[in-house]
Order: sequence, then structure tokens, then C-alpha cells
Amino acid sequence: MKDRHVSEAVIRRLPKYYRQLQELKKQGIERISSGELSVKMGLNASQIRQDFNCFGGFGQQGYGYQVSSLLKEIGSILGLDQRYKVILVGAGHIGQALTSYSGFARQGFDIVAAFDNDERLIGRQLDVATVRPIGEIAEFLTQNRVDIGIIATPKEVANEICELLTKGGVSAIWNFAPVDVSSENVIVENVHLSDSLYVLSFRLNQLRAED
Amino acid sequence: MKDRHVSEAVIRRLPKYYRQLQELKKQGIERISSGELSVKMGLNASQIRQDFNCFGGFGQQGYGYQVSSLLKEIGSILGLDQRYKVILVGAGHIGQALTSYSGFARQGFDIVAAFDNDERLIGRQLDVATVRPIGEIAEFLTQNRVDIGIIATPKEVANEICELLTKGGVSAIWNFAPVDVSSENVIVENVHLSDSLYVLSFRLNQLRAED
DNA sequence: TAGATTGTTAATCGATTAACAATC
DNA sequence: TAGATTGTTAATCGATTAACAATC
Repeated sequence: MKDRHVSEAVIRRLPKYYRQLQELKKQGIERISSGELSVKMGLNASQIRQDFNCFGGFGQQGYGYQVSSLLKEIGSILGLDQRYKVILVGAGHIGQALTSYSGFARQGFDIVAAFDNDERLIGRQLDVATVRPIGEIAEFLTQNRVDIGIIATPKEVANEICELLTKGGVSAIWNFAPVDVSSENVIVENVHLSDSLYVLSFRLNQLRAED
Repeated sequence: MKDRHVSEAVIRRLPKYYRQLQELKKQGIERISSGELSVKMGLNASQIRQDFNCFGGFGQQGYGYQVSSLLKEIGSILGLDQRYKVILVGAGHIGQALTSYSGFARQGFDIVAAFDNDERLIGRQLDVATVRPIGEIAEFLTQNRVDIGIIATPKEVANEICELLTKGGVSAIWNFAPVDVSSENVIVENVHLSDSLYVLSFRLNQLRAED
């Protein structure tokens, strides 16, 4: 098992491997070589072997990789062999979309509570939790260990929610508000959906400029 | 104006610059140097100047960059000085979240129609359009030029919707279904929300492994 | 054993960073 | 003019790719 530095680029590829391996397993494919995988994923076979060897030798010379065990290994590296307690702050459309997507719960992310300030939403039963007022977050966090907080609020309040969650002991924040949030001692993923739309728009214009 | 090759890394940074400049403008800041920008964004000043010079010299020696004109330039590079006709396929929570987010319309992305197969949604008035049956997509596309199609359907049908949109002459597809879609002659952005959650989970476990 | 494919080292390529002349 | 900061070339660094011995 190696422990060399794992670059950002490698980390961002891990979920892609994970998804591809899930797909292979679903198709009943039991083994795969780095060469075959490279064709399916549009990567270089050397890169794939290098990536896997950041974490240890998962393959077998002359044979390749066993799909099910590689899937398990990468799942474990990503922490997907564990369960996480998640709370949602902001129960609008995005928030509801995330909580109602059963894939996340299946993968180990359990929404244990949802919060919003909108009177029309408070008390409403989402698929997984009843919506409570935002004012109850702090108290909830003193009584429940929570791993991940999802911020799906308007951007104006995102940063104060981030502070609130951090103070309450949440370890990580998945932020969908269109603003960067940050805080000491907490891991943050700022999603910024618009960024990918802008890239799409950029490519569209490049293409049109060619003609 | 240069025309050197623009790398993927540069393209992905453009929206970040755009957002930062919008913020600066909102704050009433009229000029900024690459050095100041580098501090605010956590990038290297040389990198920022290199990035901008992929597209032309937008600065003034001894002065820096004028925020408003740089914002306009980058907006133009991203194609955000134009308007796009967008249709939504899949009017569930994610779809509704995207269409009701007014930021996109303000930025030039106009939802002109929405489609779904769910009887309970068909005929419903979203913020921007009435939900129509999926069967009407092909006809709609023969009568309306559409630039971008958003796929926010279950993964099972995502690829056939992608085909349908491409055949109908849509130029680009913004896909939120948790599966890669692709087609000839169309630009695709596959969003994969779960990937960022998995990265979050990875980091969380790295952190916990340190303790 | 022979063939296949890994794990790993070495080579290449490209992206980031540093340096500095140009110039506002 | 002197000071500041760009645009751009050169140096460095890191990531990707190639090559191949190890070995299943």
C-alpha cells in the first residue's frame, strides 16, 4: 500500500472510476484490464494504473483487475463503505431534489433533518424528514452528531449557515448556494452549477465561431 | 488578440473569474491588479495574466485591469453577452430548481418550454413555461430553434432524450441525469452531482484518518 | 511454459510559476 | 520622470504517457 501524494486530478477521477466499475458490475463483467478500461473511459491505460497505485496494487499481473474487489477498494477509498448523517438547510427545489434522490441514501448518506425559514415549508414532510425552522439547527446539532450539512439556501444567508453548521460540529459542507462559503476546520465543496453552464456556453460559441 | 490553444484548465477557470469580477463590480471596485486578484482568488498572479492573455491583452501596464471592461470581455468569451433558448426535459425537483433560479434567465438563458411524462406535472405552470408531454418535443423542435436542452430525467431515459434533442437540432445539452450522455454533433456537459459528494466524502475520511 | 498485464521507473509533455523588459 | 504592473519569455514543476522488467 503506497502513500504517495494524491493529486487533485486523481481525486476528481476516483468517482468516475467508481461509477464505471458499478456499471461493469451491473453488466456482469467480472474482470477488466487497464487497457479495456482506458477505452471505455477515454483515459490512458498507464494513467489508470498510476491512479490505482496511489492507493495500492489492486490488480494481478497477466490478469487485470477484478471488478468487484476494485469497486470495493475504490468505494472504501472514497469512504462509501460508511454511513453519514446529513442535514439539509434550505428545503426548496434543489434541496428537495437532493433529498428525494434515493441514490444518495443507498450510497450511505442519510438525511436526518431538514431546515428552512419559509413558513409554507416548515412542518412539511419531505421524503426523508420533516422541515423544521432554521432557528432549531443549533439545538439539533448539540443533540445529534452530524457529518455533512447541505446548504441549499439563497446566497445571502449561505455564509452564516456555514458558520452555524461549523460551530455545531458538522465536519463537511456541500454547498449549492451560488457563492463560495468557507470556514475554519470544515471541508467544503462549493458546487456552482452555473460554472458548468458557462463552460457549455463557451463551447457553443467556440463551435459557432468555427463555422 | 492571441489565438493560442486554450486548455481545459483555463476554460474551467473562466467562470470563476467571471463571478469574482461580478462581485468586485458590485462592490464598486473599478480597477484591480493581477496581484490583488490572485490574493482574492487563491491563484498565482502570473497564472491570471497568462489566462487572460490567451484571449488578448485586457490590462494596462502600470495600472492593472479595469473591472467593468474585463468583466465584459470575459462575459463575451463565455458567450454571456448573448441570449439562448433553452428547453427543459424532466420537470421534477431539479428541473424546477434550475428553471426557477432567476440568475440563469438574467444571464441570458431563457427557458422557452418544459416537458415531462408525469401526468401530474403535465399542464402545470412552472415559473417560466407550462409543462408539456415529452411526445411533443420533436414537433416543438421543428417549429422553434433551441440552443440548449437540459436533461433532468431519470437516468433510464436520459440517452434517448439526448438523441431526440440532437436530432431536433439542439446545439448543446446540460445533463443532470446520473449517467453520461453523448451524441454526435452536440456539446454535452454531464454534471454528476454525486461526484462532488464523493470527493467530499473522500476528504472527510482523509481528515479523520489523520486523527 | 508462453502470453498477458500489472506495477513502477523513466521520458515527455503541458501547465504553473518566476523573471523581466516593455510601457502606461 | 519614477513607480507600478502588464505581457511575454524562460524556468520549474507536476501530471501524463511510454517503456519494460516482474510476475501471475
